Amino acid sequence: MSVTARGSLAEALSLRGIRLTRQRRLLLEVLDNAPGHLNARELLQAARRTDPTIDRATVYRTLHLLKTGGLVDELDLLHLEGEEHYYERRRTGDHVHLGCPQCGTISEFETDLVLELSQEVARREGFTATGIRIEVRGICKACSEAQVG
Amino acid sequence: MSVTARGSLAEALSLRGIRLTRQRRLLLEVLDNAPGHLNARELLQAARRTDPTIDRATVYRTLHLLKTGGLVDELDLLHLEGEEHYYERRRTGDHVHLGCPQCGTISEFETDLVLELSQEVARREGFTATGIRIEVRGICKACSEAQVG
DNA sequence: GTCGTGAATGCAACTGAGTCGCAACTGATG
DNA sequence: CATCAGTTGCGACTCAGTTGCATTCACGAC
Ligand SMILES: [Mn+2]
Ligand SMILES: [Mn+2]
Ligand SMILES: [Zn+2]
Ligand SMILES: [Zn+2]
Repeated sequence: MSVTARGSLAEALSLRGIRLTRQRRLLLEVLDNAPGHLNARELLQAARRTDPTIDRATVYRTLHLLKTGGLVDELDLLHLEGEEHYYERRRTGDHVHLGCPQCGTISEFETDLVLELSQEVARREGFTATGIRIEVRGICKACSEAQVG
Repeated sequence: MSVTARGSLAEALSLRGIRLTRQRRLLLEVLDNAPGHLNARELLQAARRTDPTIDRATVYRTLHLLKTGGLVDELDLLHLEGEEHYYERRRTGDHVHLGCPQCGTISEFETDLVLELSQEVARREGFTATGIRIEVRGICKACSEAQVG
């Protein structure tokens, strides 16, 4: 489980003089092994199952660090429910999030259009993208079939 | 100033049995005439210059209404600063927001790729998009030119 | 190993965005 | 006008996220 990720993490952080603490390792491990997208509260709860002393403030401080360092992406999944943000490990391939307000499901979608967009932004605007967030709201397949069916 | 918008607003709302109150008209007018993107606090402040009695709760309730009704889009502009959300009147052409953390500037970018994306999502996933939010973080032209100089 | 030091953590108090229940008010309809 | 459901202002509340500070700890130097 995520040994490589842990390796790259140590690299990525220690190079910048950022310490790899027990808590940071734990939080990234939780994010790696999480089935879906976690918000800060859920991340804290999950981490506390391993280390009951870890604090809310540490979670927020670590998330900030990981966001800035490009290791984690922050999403709001269109705030389909609540105002919290959600977090996921940054992967190699960018992806789009599809949210269906009707059933509350979030699904993921990969497409070359994400890359195309960052290229077009660079070409036409001179803007060098470092991160892209695409979130689509709409009616998912299951919901639209259930409605007409 | 936004007479047509007001007309279409009355249509759009009264059809659904939603009353066009003094406060709602005012809030939409402020959004229409705002130079950039406003968060809820700024929207309240601006509205109070015309109607000092308007309340925070009304702003939030109205924003919720307008979001649900598709008249206003909620953005978080990658939370470059703060956790608030920002609001803008929905226009005909979808557009992308480009945010530069270095100088804090938000710019807008129009491209057919937005439409292409919603089509691809429909074709490959059976997902009917009702709204798309694309936010790109990166280094703007001015900042990258200033850096290399 | 152990030591020293600056960085990170836990804690508790705080901030402020957003929500809610309720009494007073008002826009639409006839 | 008169009616009345929908809407507003208000004040109290919730709770995500932040901050200051004393304590602890990661990690490089020895
Ligand atoms: Mn995802
Ligand atoms: Mn957000
Ligand atoms: Zn659905
Ligand atoms: Zn810039």
